Amino acid sequence: MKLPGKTVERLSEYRRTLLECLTEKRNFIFSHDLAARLHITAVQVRRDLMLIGYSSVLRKGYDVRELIDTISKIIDSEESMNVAVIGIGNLGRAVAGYFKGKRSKLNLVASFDNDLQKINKVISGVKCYPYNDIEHLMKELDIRIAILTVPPDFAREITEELVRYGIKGILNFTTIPLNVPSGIYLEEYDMITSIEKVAYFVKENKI
Amino acid sequence: MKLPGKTVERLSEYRRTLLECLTEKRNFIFSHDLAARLHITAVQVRRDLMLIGYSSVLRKGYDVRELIDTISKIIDSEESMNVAVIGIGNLGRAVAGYFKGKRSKLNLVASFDNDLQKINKVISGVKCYPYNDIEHLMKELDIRIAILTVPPDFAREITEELVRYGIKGILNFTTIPLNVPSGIYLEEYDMITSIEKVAYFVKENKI
DNA sequence: GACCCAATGTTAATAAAATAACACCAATCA
DNA sequence: TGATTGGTGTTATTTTATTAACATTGGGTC
Repeated sequence: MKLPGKTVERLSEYRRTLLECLTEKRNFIFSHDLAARLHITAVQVRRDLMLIGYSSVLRKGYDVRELIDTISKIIDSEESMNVAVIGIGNLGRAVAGYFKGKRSKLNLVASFDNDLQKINKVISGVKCYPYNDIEHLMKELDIRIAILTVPPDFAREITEELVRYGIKGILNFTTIPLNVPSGIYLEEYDMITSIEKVAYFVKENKI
Repeated sequence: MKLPGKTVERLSEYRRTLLECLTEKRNFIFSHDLAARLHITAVQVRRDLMLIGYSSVLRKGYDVRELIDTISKIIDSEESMNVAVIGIGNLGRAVAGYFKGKRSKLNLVASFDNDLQKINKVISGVKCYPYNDIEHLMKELDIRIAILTVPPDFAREITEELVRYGIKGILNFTTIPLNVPSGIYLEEYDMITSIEKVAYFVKENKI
């Protein structure tokens, strides 16, 4: 089953919203309630759920627990997947923080940096290793996904290294656009672009 | 002129790439060169430039300096626009760092937090104020754009406050989806979603 | 049990984004 | 000078994403 990227993104959001519902003791939820919490339309929710083949039996809305399980079966891998943060500066620490205390199929197993102050310390819940260790730790720790939060000047060379040692997916938060061989999934996000986009539309609203 | 969101995003990227060209003393660039640096197609570049009404006179490619100016006229506002970072934890500091040393039409003029250790200190190049000061500083410093990097539990109430005191645009980095009145531009980015998306497509590539 | 009703699942229509197709133009060179 | 080439600007097509339309279903009500 090949889902559209946007649907996958929303599934991630659905699941987290549904988990909130559970803590609120809500065991059933209507499509329009779920939609309202995410500020999207009910049609979109139902369409996404159609794509993953989920349908509610009851007319009391969706069974929250069941839907969480269904979504998890789709977007999680069976065995858990290991992740590393490359560059444990402010941004790296922020990202690492998201993993703390969460039990999920994604495990943050290492961070890398070349700052001697950081190496061999546990930072934001994860041990920091020098860049030189990438080669053997990639295999040893079975790292599949790298989150790139290094200074721009390092981005290219460290990516080459990650690729060489068999990384499967990269989430690039640096401002440097990367190029990876096909077969490796690359997702890029550029904060400066987002900020400038907001500024543009603020300006346009004015006029 | 109302440009598509995606085009605006790329214009921001074009400009930064072009600025790099200048430092490399490249004064002219072909659409396919610019495209290659960003890993998109030349057609897309030309189409975007068509939308902003730019055309090269020469057949030596685009005049880098001229194109930078043209893009700037489109995406920058005439007077500079003031920005505040709300919540100066790891993520807030990372975002603040992007503004340091850059001269642009966007000025980071304040950060806000309620940690006594941070208040009245200069952090990542910007002074930190308590949340209580939002009311009067919004006007005093003419803050138009807020970058939201607070812990999730604060997101809703602080947003209400920002809206009440006249914010024009919000870039929301928290995991809480926000709802703002029309007329205020809202851009949301959820890191967890991105990470889970990468994991999904890595898994799918495998199968 | 007959009739609503509210919510669902799905198909159809629309909008947005990316890609392809192509005519044009200035420099180049036989 | 007149074909050729390489790059451009624009229109047309395709693909992707969102929204609308609507028939269907089971549960509640009288």
